[in-house]
Amino acid sequence: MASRLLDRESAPAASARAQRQRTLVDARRALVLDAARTVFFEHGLEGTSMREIAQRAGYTPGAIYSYFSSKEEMYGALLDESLERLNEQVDAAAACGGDTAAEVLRATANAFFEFYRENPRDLDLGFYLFQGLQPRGLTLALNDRLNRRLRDALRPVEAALVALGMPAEDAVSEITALFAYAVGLLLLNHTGRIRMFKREAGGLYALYLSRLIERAAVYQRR
Amino acid sequence: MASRLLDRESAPAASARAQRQRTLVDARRALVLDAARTVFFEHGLEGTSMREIAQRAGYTPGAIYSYFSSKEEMYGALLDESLERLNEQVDAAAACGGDTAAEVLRATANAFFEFYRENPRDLDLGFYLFQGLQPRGLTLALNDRLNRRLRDALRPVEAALVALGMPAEDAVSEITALFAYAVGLLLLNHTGRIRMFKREAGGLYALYLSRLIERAAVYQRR
Amino acid sequence: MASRLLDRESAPAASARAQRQRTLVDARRALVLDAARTVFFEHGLEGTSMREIAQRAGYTPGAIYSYFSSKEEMYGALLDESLERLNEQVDAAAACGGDTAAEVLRATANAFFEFYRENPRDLDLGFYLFQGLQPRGLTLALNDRLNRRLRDALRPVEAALVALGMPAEDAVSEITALFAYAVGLLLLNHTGRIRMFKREAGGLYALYLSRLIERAAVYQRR
Amino acid sequence: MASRLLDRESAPAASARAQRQRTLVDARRALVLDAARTVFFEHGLEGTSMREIAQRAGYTPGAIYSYFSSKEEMYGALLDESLERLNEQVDAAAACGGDTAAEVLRATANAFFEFYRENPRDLDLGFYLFQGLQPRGLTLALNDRLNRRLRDALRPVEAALVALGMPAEDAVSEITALFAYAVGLLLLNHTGRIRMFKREAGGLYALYLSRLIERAAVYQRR
DNA sequence: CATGAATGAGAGTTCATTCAT
DNA sequence: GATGAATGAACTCTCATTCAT
Repeated sequence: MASRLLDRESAPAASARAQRQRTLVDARRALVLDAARTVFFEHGLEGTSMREIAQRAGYTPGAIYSYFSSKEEMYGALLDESLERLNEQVDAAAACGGDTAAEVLRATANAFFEFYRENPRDLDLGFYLFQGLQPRGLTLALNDRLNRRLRDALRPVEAALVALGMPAEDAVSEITALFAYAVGLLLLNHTGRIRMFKREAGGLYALYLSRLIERAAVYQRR
Repeated sequence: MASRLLDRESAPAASARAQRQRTLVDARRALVLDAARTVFFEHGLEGTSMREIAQRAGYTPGAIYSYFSSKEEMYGALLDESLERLNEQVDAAAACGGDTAAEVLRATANAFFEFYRENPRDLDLGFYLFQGLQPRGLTLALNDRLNRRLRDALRPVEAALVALGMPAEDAVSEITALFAYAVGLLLLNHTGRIRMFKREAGGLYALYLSRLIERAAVYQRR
Repeated sequence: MASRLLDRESAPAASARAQRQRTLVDARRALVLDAARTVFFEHGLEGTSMREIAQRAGYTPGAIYSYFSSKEEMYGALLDESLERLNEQVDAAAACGGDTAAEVLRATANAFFEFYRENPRDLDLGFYLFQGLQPRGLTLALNDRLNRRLRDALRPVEAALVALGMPAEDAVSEITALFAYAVGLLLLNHTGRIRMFKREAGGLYALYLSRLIERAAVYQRR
Repeated sequence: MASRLLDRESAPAASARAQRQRTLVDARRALVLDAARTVFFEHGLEGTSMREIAQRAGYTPGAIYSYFSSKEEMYGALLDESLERLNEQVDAAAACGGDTAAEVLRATANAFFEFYRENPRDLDLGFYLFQGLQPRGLTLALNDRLNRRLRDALRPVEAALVALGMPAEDAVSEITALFAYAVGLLLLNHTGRIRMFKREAGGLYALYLSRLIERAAVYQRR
């Protein structure tokens, strides 16, 4: 018993310590990830080296590899986090987006669009990720995750369409089209190419949504 | 006499010679560009090195710099040429695309879409170019050229819309939207992300065009 | 009273405690060494990092340095232990190897050979050690220890030769030759090079031993 | 014809140029190889980096890769060259080694032994090469070449044994044994371990050869 | 004694670009 | 104009070792 009492690491203390350790590691990992995002937002994926990320995070190059075992994994974490934010934003819109299905549709579809309009680098992340990254077996899984979470982000819109009376198959077609249109507009907007038409991405998107809701309303009337 | 004929410095001969020289240079520049396109179409932007382009063109690395002062300038030329082909294809569709304005609309809009669907590397060229290429003063001009020629490629579609009775301002809005939608679909298609919806880019595009023509037809009826 | 018994500073208790400490340290040192051997036997000298050894031993990298002041010192300990096992095996063969000197000769010589044939990593340890390990003052002593213990392992063979009537000087020559031959065969065997001759290391070694015994027998007959 | 005469590169001239170029490249390759050998002889395989080789050769790191596409290939070239020298030495001994088969046997076997005794780093090359070299597909071929050329170097000895009347199968066994013995002695010699026996590698080898010749002579007498 | 984050030097390799010939 | 050897800076990643806690 005395020996018991002398145990340096009583079980709960040990777990508390482990907890604290994990929190610390997570915090530092997040710190590195922040640095990575900053550098990447400044220089683009190509121009971002592990060296620079390390430096920005206040580390030496080797230290980064305690947190991410490869450049690829770090991009994966960056992307995951981006997709998490996207889905949060869309889900929030779904939760308090309005009383009618049409309002919810507009709210969630806008949440999707606005997320990428306000954070254009997240768009880069999703679409340029696979440039210049020699896959080490991880890239495929990364791509799957990306697809899955993008699909998830569109699900509330899809549900709203169905709620409006649209058949499931048509709803899928419509969110595919909506996704494509959104991505296209966001790209035009991000690259500044939309300026040559003197039009505004937000306005065009709103118009598209109005027409979509109209199309959905047809089902309801029947 | 022979020596006279061979005289390098007689004025008219010199200019003829300069002419021939210019032609030769242009031809060789085109040859290098062909090689560049071939390599780039095989390996993508990332996987293409100046060394490989030179080799494919039958030159040594240094020789390339007689024709293009940097990798970026070469990409610029590549992009110019790509845009030229795009416009040719669209113009050809405009010339023999059909008798009615609606037919011409469909023909030209499809020409645009098909060009990029069949040559996805041209899509990379136009939309990925500004990742990882440090501007050295050239990029801005390049971007302007890109914008101008993309705009040009949409002009026949715009004209068809106007011919259908659509007001000029509305027509511009519609080609902006069409451009965005096309680019979005092409990107979904190229990255394979469209597969997660089990839809087909071509079908969705055709549907969009039909609705567009419908919208345009409204004006005509009035 | 409990506090008295727990008193850390009473003189006799301190020495008992020091004793216990020493034992503990030795035990843990052995534990680390076991891990090192395991890893090294799995991955070879090149593929073995301090990190991996630490992990396998259930320690963190830094902890290892409480027991071994450098990678080299650890290899030294590993080698010492390897040589201990070698000598044990040979001594065991000497103890119960047979009734006649010839039998003992064969038994001990075989014990030496078999030890390295069955544990080729020990061969690496003994013969590859001085590649890629920068001497830091330790290597010389290490080499001496290696020499001494190898010499020791051959002593029973030497004794058997003398017992067979061979003059001491000749016996030394013979064990030198035997050692060289054994090492050569083991190396050919280990590197697979012996396969190109379609011969077998064990058979050749046995033949050599037979001839050696024959040579030794000559003395006996006189 | 005039144009013919003006041809900058008449066929023979071109080939002469190509010839000179090749010679130059070969010379520089040899220069790099020399540097590699020097560094390697000083620091061992482990301690030899491409950087250091480059520096020693008066190049920047990247330049080396014009001559050897990887570290592995460079080691391959080093090894090839070593084996070439070995075979030259043995063949020379075979050519003018003596009148009787026994003399040729002794001459060629000695040539083999002396080559490695005089150039102990070539021994390292042949036996430590595969330490710390992550195979890129080349290593296997390298090992094959090594085996083949080692085998070649023993062929004259084998032939001499056969000439002495030894059956082919026995001759193969004997050169295998000889090879093993030579390698073992060379290793003992090179590592200085032979000193602990106070014996001399050359003397022991000579003795072994004498006994071998004796064994071969038995066949002749029959 | 043990931790484990961090260092710092170094590994092999790539590549756009330059420049003497 | 063409050569092609060479540069030089960059890349990702590894690892023995240290040291504040």
